[in-house]
Amino acid sequence: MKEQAFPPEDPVAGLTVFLVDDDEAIRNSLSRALQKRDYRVETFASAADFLISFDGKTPGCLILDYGMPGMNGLELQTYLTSAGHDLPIIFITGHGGVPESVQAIKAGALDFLEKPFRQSVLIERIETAFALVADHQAARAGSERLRAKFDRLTSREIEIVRHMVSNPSETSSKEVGARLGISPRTVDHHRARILEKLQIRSVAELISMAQHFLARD
Amino acid sequence: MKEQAFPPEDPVAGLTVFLVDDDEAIRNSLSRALQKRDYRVETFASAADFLISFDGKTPGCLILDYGMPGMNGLELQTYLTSAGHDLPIIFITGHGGVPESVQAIKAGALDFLEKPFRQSVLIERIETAFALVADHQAARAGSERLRAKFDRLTSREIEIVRHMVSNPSETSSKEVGARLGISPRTVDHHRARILEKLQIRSVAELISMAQHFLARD
DNA sequence: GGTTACCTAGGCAGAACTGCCTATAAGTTG
DNA sequence: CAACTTATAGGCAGTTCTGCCTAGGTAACC
Repeated sequence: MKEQAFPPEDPVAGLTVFLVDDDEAIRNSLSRALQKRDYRVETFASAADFLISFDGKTPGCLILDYGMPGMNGLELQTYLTSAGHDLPIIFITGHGGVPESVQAIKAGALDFLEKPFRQSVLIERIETAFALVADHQAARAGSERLRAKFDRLTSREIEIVRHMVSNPSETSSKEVGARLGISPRTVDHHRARILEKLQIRSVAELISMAQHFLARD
Repeated sequence: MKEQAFPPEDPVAGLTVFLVDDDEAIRNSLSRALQKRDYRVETFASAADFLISFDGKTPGCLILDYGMPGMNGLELQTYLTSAGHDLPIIFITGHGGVPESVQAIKAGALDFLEKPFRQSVLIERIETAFALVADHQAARAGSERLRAKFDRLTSREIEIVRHMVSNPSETSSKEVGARLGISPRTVDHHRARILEKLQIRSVAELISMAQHFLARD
């Protein structure tokens, strides 16, 4: 393992390190150190400042001071989580203790570092976070493509898909037709349209691709 | 089962609290307090003692001292995890710090309590752990039933199931037969046996129930 | 040596699926 | 109003599935 300043795969890759800390000295020294390693860094003096600027879409990770006046790190984490963002969070803290760290990690934080910490450790965690983000993006891209196809289906077609996915033992036209009160022939017609729109060739394939995000209800 | 001073929802329900701590005073006071609340408690003075007695099947949770001579709490946790046990672990510690707690929680510990702690907090965590175990048992029971059915399939039948699950676009007898180098008619025969053994009626149902634990390879 | 299990494979008939066509009615949109 | 979409439904031919039957070869087990 050769640890270098410039890993072969560009570590930045469009990802941003958001740094939120009320201590200006820390902001300055950390952001300088990170920028020297070619990380794109944005700094904020408070959780509120961050929330004002953050668009929820920019991929990256959040280095977050736990103890800050106003909205503290935990509150920001809770808010971001409930808002559905998946920005990985690395806490840094001057006075946080065991209970705080436990709560933060349980809530999904990637790590909880006590100041002072070695920059190498922070860098390592940032890389972990970025790898995580890359995974999420890949997974999301896949499900977005799928979602786009499903969005082409009409409500009746979706109804039929739902029925087949949640009742895979009753997928024949006769059974589905009976359940929906329509002719089996009409179900044939809908099924053909569904397979055509989703670009698949069999009901088996439909079950396979649909049950992931139609599992609910 | 004798009638005792059980709370409305029996908190014990056959689950055991395993208590591992090298401090005898703690073992005694904690086990007494838990037994007074009708918990079934087993105490151990070391990780080694626990491992000798633990059969890996008794459901319950583990209250584990982090800093012990010999094998410490983290090592025991790592061992149990790698051995495939899902015993929830609640760490208690006299001297552990933030890094230790972070590592423990990341590794899946339910909580990390600093001594001294209030018994009410511990009780609460134990209840959380027991609820978790109950969930796991329910989930396991379901997948065990499924596994039992799949175990009745012959190797050739499993091969066909795997092919259909991982290639849901090629589930017709003709395609599967071509892929396996056998007659479509033979695939028909296997398919019928498969559906019969799994007590299902369609390939769609097969895909639906098989892709959960045949997803790999 | 007989029994059992498994893999192989075919015949045949009825059911279901598939792809092509048409067609009506309702609702939306330009 | 015309055009379009959606849901409905049928005809027809070819393919596939399904359930019933038979049957040969191989391997394991008693």
